Amino acid sequence: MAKTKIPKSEIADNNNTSDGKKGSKGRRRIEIKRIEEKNKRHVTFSKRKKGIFNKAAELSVLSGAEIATMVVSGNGKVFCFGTPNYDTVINRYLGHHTASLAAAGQPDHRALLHGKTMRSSNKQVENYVEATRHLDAEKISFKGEENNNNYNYNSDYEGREGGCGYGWWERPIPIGMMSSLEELEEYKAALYKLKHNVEVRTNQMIRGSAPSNYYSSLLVMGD
Amino acid sequence: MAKTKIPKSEIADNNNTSDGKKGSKGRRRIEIKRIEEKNKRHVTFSKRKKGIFNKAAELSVLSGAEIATMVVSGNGKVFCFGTPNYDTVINRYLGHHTASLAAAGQPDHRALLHGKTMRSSNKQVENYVEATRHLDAEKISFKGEENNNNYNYNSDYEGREGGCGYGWWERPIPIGMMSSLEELEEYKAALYKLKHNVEVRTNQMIRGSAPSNYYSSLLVMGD
DNA sequence: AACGCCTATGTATAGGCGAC
DNA sequence: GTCGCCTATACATAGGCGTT
Repeated sequence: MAKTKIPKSEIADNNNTSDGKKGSKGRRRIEIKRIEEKNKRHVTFSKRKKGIFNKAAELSVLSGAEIATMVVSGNGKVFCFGTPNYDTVINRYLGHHTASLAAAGQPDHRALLHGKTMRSSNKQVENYVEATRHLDAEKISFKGEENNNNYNYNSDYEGREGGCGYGWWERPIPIGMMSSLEELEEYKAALYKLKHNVEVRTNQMIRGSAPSNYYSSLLVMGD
Repeated sequence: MAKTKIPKSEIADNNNTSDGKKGSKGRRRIEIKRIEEKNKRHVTFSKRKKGIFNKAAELSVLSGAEIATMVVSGNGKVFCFGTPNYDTVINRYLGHHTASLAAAGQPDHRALLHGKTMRSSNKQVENYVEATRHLDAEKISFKGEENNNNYNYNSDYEGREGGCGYGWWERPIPIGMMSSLEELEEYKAALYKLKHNVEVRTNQMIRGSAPSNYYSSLLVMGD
């Protein structure tokens, strides 16, 4: 009775329960199968990807765990997210392999991991919109920044909405890896989230306070 | 009004609202900051990790995307999950790097990726407890299998609870990578989830039907 | 300590719409 | 066609408890 699956929409009937309600308002149950409608599939992809990244960020902060997530869209776009950064976690994985497998074959791609890892820059956390969750009643939006299609993970970035500046404190994936702006936006959103979480952690509960400059000591690069 | 954060518990007050209610029943809001209580932290870690893996599996099925997730607990345990399998996705990541970075340094760990990838076996989906979500009102449990501490991803496995047999159709991570049973259980749970999703996809809506043998054509190994 | 299970409830998100 | 935003609701999970 608790997990009451099969909520109120039995998945099949759309909105002809003849109850005259709004019909298709509010979340509806969906089957976990490939969404054939391309448009809907993309929307779902974006939404859920963001959700997963957020979850990952939360898990990291809550349990102090490291996490790396990579998503390759059906279109081939690559999205990565990780804490303290993607490469660090991946390397740990490889390290384990080293211990157990020692060596295999395929000389290709060998040190690419490291090459990339070394490339990450250890940016510090700067001032940030203190919201996203606790104060999102204010509907903070990152719209402003996302229109800038000349991202560079190495340079700080000043937001122009919400009255706060933003800045990257790490640079997980080289720009070359990103296929389009979409992924940058998503990735960025996830980082914002994580950044926020880090701040909250560092500054217990400053809800409602004006956003000031916080420096993260949690997310030190594996570099 | 929609995203109404700050639900009803303002995060700080535990359960002394003096309303004489149950007090600490039901989900409570938590701050996204490191959970200091070790026990609670671990519980949260497990729950959320499972949640993320499930989300990842769903995203994969819904959008046809590939996803790889790796979590390293504070204790150093490594948990991996991915579709069609962890390595395949990781390799794609490396492939991109190859294109942009070409080569770097560090001759170590080089082909471990590939060595592992090639090792994956393309197991087919076997009969499976048709539940986990649609029918979990029945409280299907995988307890039986998880007690077997002699896992081998290359061999099929017969469940002894729920009256259905289980089998791995892929072998993402060598046993050596797993630090303990816990992660195997988690990993397994996630695969079950994914497996289920695949089945649902293959067989539109067989909710309530008796679990039969389904073969997944969706998750072909990148091998 | 780790896992399953429960309940109440916070949160993610499907469907729909409008703007870019 | 992409993205943001909205609402209603499905789903995930915090806190508790009992087992193993």
